[in-house]
Amino acid sequence: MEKVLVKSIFRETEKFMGKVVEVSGWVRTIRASNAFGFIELNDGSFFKNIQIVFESNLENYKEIAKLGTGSAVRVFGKVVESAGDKQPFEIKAEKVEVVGTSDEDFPLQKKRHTLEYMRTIAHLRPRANIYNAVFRIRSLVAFAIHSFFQERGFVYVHTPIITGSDCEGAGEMFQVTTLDLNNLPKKDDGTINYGEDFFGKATNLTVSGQLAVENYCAAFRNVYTFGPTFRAENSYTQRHASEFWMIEPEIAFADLHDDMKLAEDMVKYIINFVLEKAPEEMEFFNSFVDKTLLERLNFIKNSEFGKITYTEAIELLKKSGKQFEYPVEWGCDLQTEHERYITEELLKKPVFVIDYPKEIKAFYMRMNEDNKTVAAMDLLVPGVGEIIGGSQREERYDRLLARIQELGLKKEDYWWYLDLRRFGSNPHAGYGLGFERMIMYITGMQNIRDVIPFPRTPKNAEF
RNA sequence: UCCUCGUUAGCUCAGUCGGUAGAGCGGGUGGCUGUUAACCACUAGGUCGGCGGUUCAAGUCCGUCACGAGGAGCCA
Repeated sequence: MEKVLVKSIFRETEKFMGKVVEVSGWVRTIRASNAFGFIELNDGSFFKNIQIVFESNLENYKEIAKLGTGSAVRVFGKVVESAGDKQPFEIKAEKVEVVGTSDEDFPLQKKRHTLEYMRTIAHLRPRANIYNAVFRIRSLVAFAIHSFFQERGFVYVHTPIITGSDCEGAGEMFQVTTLDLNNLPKKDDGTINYGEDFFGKATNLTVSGQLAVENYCAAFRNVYTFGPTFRAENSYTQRHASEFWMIEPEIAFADLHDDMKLAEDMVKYIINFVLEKAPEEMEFFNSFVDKTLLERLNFIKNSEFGKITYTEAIELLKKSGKQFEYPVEWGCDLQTEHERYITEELLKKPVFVIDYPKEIKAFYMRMNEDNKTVAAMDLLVPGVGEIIGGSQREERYDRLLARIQELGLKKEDYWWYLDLRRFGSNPHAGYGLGFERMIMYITGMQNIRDVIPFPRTPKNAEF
């Protein structure tokens, strides 16, 4: 008897037709009369369920008919054509072994639940169709990203999770300490003596691997990081989480346009990859989450992303005649409402906005010739907003140092970053892709909490 | 952190003008020879988020706290 995965039966139906097989999985639903019944079984290998027909001649018929949703069973039976029209084939059971029953209070029912409720049962929600699809896509996108960069010779660098530099400047940080919080060692001036802490200094969880990965860029030319990132912001929105994953490529001897080319190629690669590897899941999202999803993704595959400068964006917003809550003026940061208008109404596709005023961007971004703007780029996409933020880095030692001092940062904190500009400095660029935001964009899911297995947000670290 | 809206059965929700609790699904029991969120009958199930106040009377009005959702800011 052959132990087979449901995915194989769906993909190579002819091979199994008429054969007796063994399948095992979890009961999604059971419908039974006193003479026969149907089990919809999901074995985890495939998005779709396989229908099991079982008849009252089985010695444990009553036991099977009473099984609750979620039960684990092993089925031995023949693959046959189905008499019903909702599925092309089914398994006629010769034996159904109950492996693990499911208590009657199994929370997932044969009905629609709200996503909010599902978040309260995060340990069980992957067994629901929508989450099953989301997390298979998540796995595929992660693989697609590695595949994209590895095919192009990029080296995967593991930048540290615990960082000793408190100067990454990308947001509020989570402190990492082994000090006894009820009895903190103090210095003479009353401040905490971090010399006694585990690392002998104050440390935090990383908010970005970029500064670290730039060093490896200067050795391997093209590199990327892909790992968890932590931000201790009190953000209560659909697209912010305290723990999320980020991909940060960095390329040497490259400018902002090379950077954008890479980002665009990567996004298209990921879309192609997912459409090819998970058609059933994508079809499901298109039917139940966002009716325009496939149309949109297919359009993007074959179209060029938009590209406008910050200055042009400001002019377009001013000319739009739209009444924005925040008035538009050159020098102001683009608000969410502005970004949405640009990508969702004006261009209706992904768009790079480049060359932002230096005042609203980070110190390490390369100064343009106008001395007013920096070579930065944000990729905005409809529905999600900013999905990528990147820049060409300031490779000129004097200019970088001047920026650090202008902003009142301490030169000593950046000694190793500055060293890069002393030993073989070269024009280089990179960006950060929000992994979960990419998943949201590809699936149409609207809340970041629904694309992370166990999401961490302020006041929520259950599970 | 700020603004808005929520919290009623296991789940999704209704509950009028303040008068003492309802439905569907799910669970249980029984029926049904091809179901597709199966169907039919019966049945159990409630500290109406917590605390305080107004009132003869509060799920309903007021205050407050907790939690959730949406928006803003921060960003990916």
